[in-house]
Amino acid sequence: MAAAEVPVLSESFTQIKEQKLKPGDQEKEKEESGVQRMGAQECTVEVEAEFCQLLDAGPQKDQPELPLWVPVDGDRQILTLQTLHLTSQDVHLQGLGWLSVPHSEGFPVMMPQAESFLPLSSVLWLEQESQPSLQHCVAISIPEELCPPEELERTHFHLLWESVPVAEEDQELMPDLGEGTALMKFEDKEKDQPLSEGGPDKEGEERYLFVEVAPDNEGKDEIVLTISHLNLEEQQDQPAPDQTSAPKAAATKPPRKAKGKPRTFQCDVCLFTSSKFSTFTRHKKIHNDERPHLCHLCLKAFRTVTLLRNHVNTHTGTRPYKCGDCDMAFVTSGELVRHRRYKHTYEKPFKCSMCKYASVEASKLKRHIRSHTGERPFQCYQCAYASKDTYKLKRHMRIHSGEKPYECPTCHARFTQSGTMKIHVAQKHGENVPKHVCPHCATVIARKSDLRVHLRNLHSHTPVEIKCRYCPAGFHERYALIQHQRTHKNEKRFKCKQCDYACKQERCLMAHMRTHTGEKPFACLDCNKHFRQKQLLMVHLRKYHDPSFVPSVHLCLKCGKHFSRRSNLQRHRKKCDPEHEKLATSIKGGAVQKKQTMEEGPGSDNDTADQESNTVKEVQCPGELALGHHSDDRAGKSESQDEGLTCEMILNMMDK
DNA sequence: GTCAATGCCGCCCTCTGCTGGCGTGCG
DNA sequence: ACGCACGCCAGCAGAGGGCGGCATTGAC
Ligand SMILES: [Zn+2]
Ligand SMILES: [Zn+2]
Ligand SMILES: [Zn+2]
Ligand SMILES: [Zn+2]
Ligand SMILES: [Zn+2]
Repeated sequence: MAAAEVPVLSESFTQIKEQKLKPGDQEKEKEESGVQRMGAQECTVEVEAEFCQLLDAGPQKDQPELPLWVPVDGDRQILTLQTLHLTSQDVHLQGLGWLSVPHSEGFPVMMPQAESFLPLSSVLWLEQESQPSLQHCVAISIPEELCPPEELERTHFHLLWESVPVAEEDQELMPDLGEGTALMKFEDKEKDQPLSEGGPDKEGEERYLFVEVAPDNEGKDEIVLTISHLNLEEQQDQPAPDQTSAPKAAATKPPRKAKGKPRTFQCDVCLFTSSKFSTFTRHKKIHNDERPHLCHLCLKAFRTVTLLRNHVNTHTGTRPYKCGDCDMAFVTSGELVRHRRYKHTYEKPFKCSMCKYASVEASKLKRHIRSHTGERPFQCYQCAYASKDTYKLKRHMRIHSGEKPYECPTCHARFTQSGTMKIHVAQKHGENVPKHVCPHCATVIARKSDLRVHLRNLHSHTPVEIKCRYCPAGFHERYALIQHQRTHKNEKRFKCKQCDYACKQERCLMAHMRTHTGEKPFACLDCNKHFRQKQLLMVHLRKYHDPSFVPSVHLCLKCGKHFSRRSNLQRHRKKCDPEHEKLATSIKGGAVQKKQTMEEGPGSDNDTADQESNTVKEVQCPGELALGHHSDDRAGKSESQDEGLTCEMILNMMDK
């Protein structure tokens, strides 16, 4: 019922009709009409009847969008009649008796046979305002409860002409129809019909208003039946109309106005209805597959020349509709309109009822609505995922196919999504990539989403206070806690109760306590020497019981003196070569030796740990050389004693 | 018949944001 | 040595913008 759904305000409707009644319009329309071109096979007549008074019937409902009864002024109403176009074939086959019109259950359009015509039918003479001399005979049948015959006496009709193209099949049948005979015959028949004769029209069913017209001096007569569907019951479920425009009319003729689904041609295949026969016939073509217009470039077929032309334009790049505000151009006007809404006017006619969202296109609103409803119509056939739109499903399918359409132009890494590659390119190969700085701790994080994670992990408020591991302090933010705990880092929190010794690690205190107890639990099985710490035993074993052991030598390049410990070399260089003293560092042995060094872990003070893990090539000080396995020969008798090493030093040694 | 309006489907893009594996530094 | 924390990173989904193309319909 597409046509019936289109709202038509009564005012505008009236205006349109009145415009058509202007003198001269009819002549003009006739000249341009298919009637003349096609030989008057059929035409359309729309009739507006102005009733001085209409009878009351039915409930009070106004129907401005379906203007069967359109208030004009005072009591006057415009009755819009429907037109029925008869092809010559119809007339021929039906013998001007039964006129079978496509219909459906909901809205039957059936013309009663002439013999069984309505008992109340009347004959009216129509007079055109522009051409008062022309009169047309009208056979009109209206149920008495709607309009008694005496009322019809006061009825005045206006004729509106409309051109209608004649279908090809009608042209072919043209010779079968005697020129003008059918019209006259029918008219005569109607005229001869006694009013009292035979009307099996059932009360409460559809009523029809028949209008038959013999056109003027054109000489090309058409058979025209104009019918009006006046079924009251059918109109009762119409929506409440806007009464403001015609309160008086509504009061005077509530029933008819309330029930005004006036003029419709209904498709027997679908629900389409139209008030115009030409539209109706055009619509009927969508139900057959006839596509006579072929694209010579791709052989695609189209129903109309216009569609073909638009299509060919897509091949040729012809874009007749150019945007006035930018360089874009389009094949169709609709594309241009849409573009302008997106880019220039920002008009968004489709508003979401649940939020502020508005869109240029209806489909976008439809898609948006799914974010409210959660509807996911697009199901992946390989897993449980379902998406809200087709694109997401298509994108999702890449994880099943393994497709990675996007390749980094620099390193040729491949990605499933363009955005992922874009991030990759920016972060890996880009310059001056903006970083994200945490506002709370100044941590610099490459990705915004990772900053969000950072904020969540470190700076979110924790309802439960978190206690410091080392002191009674408590915090509601993890970052504050961590920062606080770091203040304990260099504290020598573990203090010996028997002396002044203090250290950072509990295990060091344990080792220290043995100096008080005299306990030496680690014994060398070869020489029966005992050590307080395990690591000291290990150093001893390497140095004195490992035949492959080669001690590292720290060489002063200035004087040639060598040392087994770097600290001793550094002390020496302070006197021997004070200018380069600060540059002092050490060098380890060759590649093989270095490997051993790494595995065994030379160990040292914290400040030298980094250097000691370096390779031979990483000579940082030109003034010294270290040879052999160990940068530090801590077990060397000549320069140190086991007990001279701090606990931390030894631990570091072992860590390495 | 043409044209504009409208609707619909499709395609592709961007921006956004979350997730979980990974590498690495640190305690 | 080892576990953990955390930034880095790719993967992947959500939401929306914009255009291409075609079909239908009402108006002229
Ligand atoms: Zn083509
Ligand atoms: Zn533009
Ligand atoms: Zn919304
Ligand atoms: Zn899937
Ligand atoms: Zn890359």
